[in-house]
Amino acid sequence: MARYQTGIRTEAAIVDATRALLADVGVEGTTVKAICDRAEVQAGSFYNVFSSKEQVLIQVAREAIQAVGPDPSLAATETLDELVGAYISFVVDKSPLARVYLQVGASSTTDSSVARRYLRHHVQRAGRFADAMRRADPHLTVEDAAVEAEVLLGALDGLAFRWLLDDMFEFAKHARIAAERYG
Amino acid sequence: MARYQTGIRTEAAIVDATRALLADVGVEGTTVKAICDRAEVQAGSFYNVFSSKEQVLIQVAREAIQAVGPDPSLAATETLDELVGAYISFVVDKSPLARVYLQVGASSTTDSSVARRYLRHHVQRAGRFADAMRRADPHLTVEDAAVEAEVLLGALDGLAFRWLLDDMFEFAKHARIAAERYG
DNA sequence: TCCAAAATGGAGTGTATGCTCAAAATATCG
DNA sequence: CGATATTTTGAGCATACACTCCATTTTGGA
Repeated sequence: MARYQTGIRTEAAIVDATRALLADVGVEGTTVKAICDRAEVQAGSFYNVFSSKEQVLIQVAREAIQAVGPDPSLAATETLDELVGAYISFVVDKSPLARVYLQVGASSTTDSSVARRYLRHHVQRAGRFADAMRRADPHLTVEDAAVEAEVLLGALDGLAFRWLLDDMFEFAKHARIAAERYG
Repeated sequence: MARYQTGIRTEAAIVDATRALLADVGVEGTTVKAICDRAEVQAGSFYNVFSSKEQVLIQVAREAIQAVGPDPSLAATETLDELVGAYISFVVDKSPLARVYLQVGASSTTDSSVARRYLRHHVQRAGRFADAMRRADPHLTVEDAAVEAEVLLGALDGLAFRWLLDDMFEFAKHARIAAERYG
């Protein structure tokens, strides 16, 4: 089962191609053939590495969901500003991954396994926002902080979707204002 | 060219089936066969009414985009509360259409014709929000109102996406809290 | 250098999809 | 009712899709 270097490079090329395609043309246009063409690989090689198309899609989606949150080890002390800043830099600096993140979230039907994973991750993230809010204002109740966190995260997600429709939209500027209003 | 009643009923059945399918299983699962099965119609009838699958999809998407905004004739006097209330009742009372609206917005690639229509409509809607904000607070500059409107609309859209992932999410409650900051 | 394991190329398979067509059925109206 | 326009049927077509197979080539440790 010891893998060769060439196989590992091929796997990386396939994942890269899949991520780029998802960002460029969405789930609809991301076919196995398109992935293989972009990765400069034949179908046989694809299925030597991945057992199905769904596996790559899941891997890229997982990667995107992971990347949206800042380092979990900081969770106990991070400020709201840092959390918002992390989201902004996710969108600005890793836009392909951000596009995948948003498309996956929206295209998943309510009860798919991807939707559940997505939701679970969202709830964790909302918890980190709520914690940061309570550190800034200890008078805030747990329940109120939870609601405020959902509203702020909703605003950030919504503004990111807005950016998805229009590259020119100034996401960072609006996100910071949202953080001021809902912080 | 005068159409028969049966044909008109068939068209309505196809549109209804398409809307329901988009809400239930997303764009991916909405095939011509699935639409025909649900509408209890054969493929030939489908293509007697619509020239392609894309045409129904566009028609339903257009219907959803139209339905999200309240009556345009009120635009000159409506309040922010009324605009927010209209969005809430759109999501709560017309959830299939709301699901379609959100999925279409997210799944459209940046440069498709659907994305352009969607964006154009969003900009109009943001304009109505901004106008209502300036009526409530005449000191607000046009530029500031535009930014504030984008932030509020972003929050509402983001919260609607949250609801898309999880039926149990209390959209109305969170939406009203998001709007309070601008009361 | 040799060799077994791993990776690759690429033709090929089955299936689902969007769509067509001509004949048959049905609606509308004088 | 008869004539004409519209709609329906359902088999069937071409294509694109995800995926398989296996002979061939490449890899990397002994």
